[in-house]
Amino acid sequence: MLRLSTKGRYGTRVMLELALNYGEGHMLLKDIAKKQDISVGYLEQIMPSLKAAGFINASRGAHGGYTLARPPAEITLSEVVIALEGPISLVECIHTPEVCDRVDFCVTHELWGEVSEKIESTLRSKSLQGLVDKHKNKEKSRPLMYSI
Amino acid sequence: MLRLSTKGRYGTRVMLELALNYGEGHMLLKDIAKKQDISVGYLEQIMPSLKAAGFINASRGAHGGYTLARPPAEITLSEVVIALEGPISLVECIHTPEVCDRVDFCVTHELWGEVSEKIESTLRSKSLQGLVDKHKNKEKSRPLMYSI
DNA sequence: ATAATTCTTATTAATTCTATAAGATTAATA
DNA sequence: TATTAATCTTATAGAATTAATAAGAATTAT
Repeated sequence: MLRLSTKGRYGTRVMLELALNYGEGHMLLKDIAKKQDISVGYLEQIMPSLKAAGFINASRGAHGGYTLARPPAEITLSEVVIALEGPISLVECIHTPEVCDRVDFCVTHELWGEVSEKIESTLRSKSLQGLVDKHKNKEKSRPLMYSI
Repeated sequence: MLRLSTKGRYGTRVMLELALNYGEGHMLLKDIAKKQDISVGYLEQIMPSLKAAGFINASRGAHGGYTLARPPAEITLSEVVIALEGPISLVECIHTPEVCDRVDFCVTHELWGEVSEKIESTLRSKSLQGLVDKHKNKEKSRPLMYSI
């Protein structure tokens, strides 16, 4: 059905939350989970992918937590999605051509490859900072929501 | 994992096969299945979607079979994918915003919406005839394969 | 030591995907 | 009209994936 999994969705939201907090110290997973309304336990399973990709620093123990390892402007959303979901390919045969005999003469193989590349380039043109900016703009434009 | 399902993949290949045969009468599902190396039984489950979308004409009974209902140049690949896989949306909240409370202020919602639209516009810019042309070019450039 | 936190692993329930199978329906033709 | 060839419909089931919970291990500040 061409859907992003929760890993990709939740993980991106974690990255956004950390980016919003960039430069302001550690953030607890508990707080990230609360802000984004996701269970802590489930996020615990997602964090290793973000850490392995070098996006976040974790410190364990009391007063621990997570910080973004790089400035949000230097993290593209294609990197984030790939770290969470693996290589962007609408069909397996793009990154693993040996799964299908037809690859050499199959024009749909090419087609899905082109679309996959388009998805990746679209995400590559957007940075985490872009998300942060949009988020802050949104907040600005609905300041009364909180005071009702 | 952001993968197209077999329904989308196989269905597109069925459309390609019918497009290659366009103007030359009926094609049996059995033959489509053989050419594309897909089980007939499974294709039988996919054909109704193509028929419901008005892409194909089916005639039942002896001497029956399928034909393309419109010229391949007039069928875009976004139409085909949507007929097979449903609306192109990387996340459910795009076409069904009520599944998530956060839609109004969630910037990842916007992000996935933009990427989904990019996928759709990429597919909209390609026609079934384009696939046919590429297929024929490929065949031309490897004529010796068959004579070995 | 204790408390607070991340890290690791196992388990499970639900869902979706893929495929097979069996028979119903339709239409051409001998 | 009987037969054959084809699409159409529905049920079933196995496999894979997804999503989530849970429990405890490891680490670190105080």
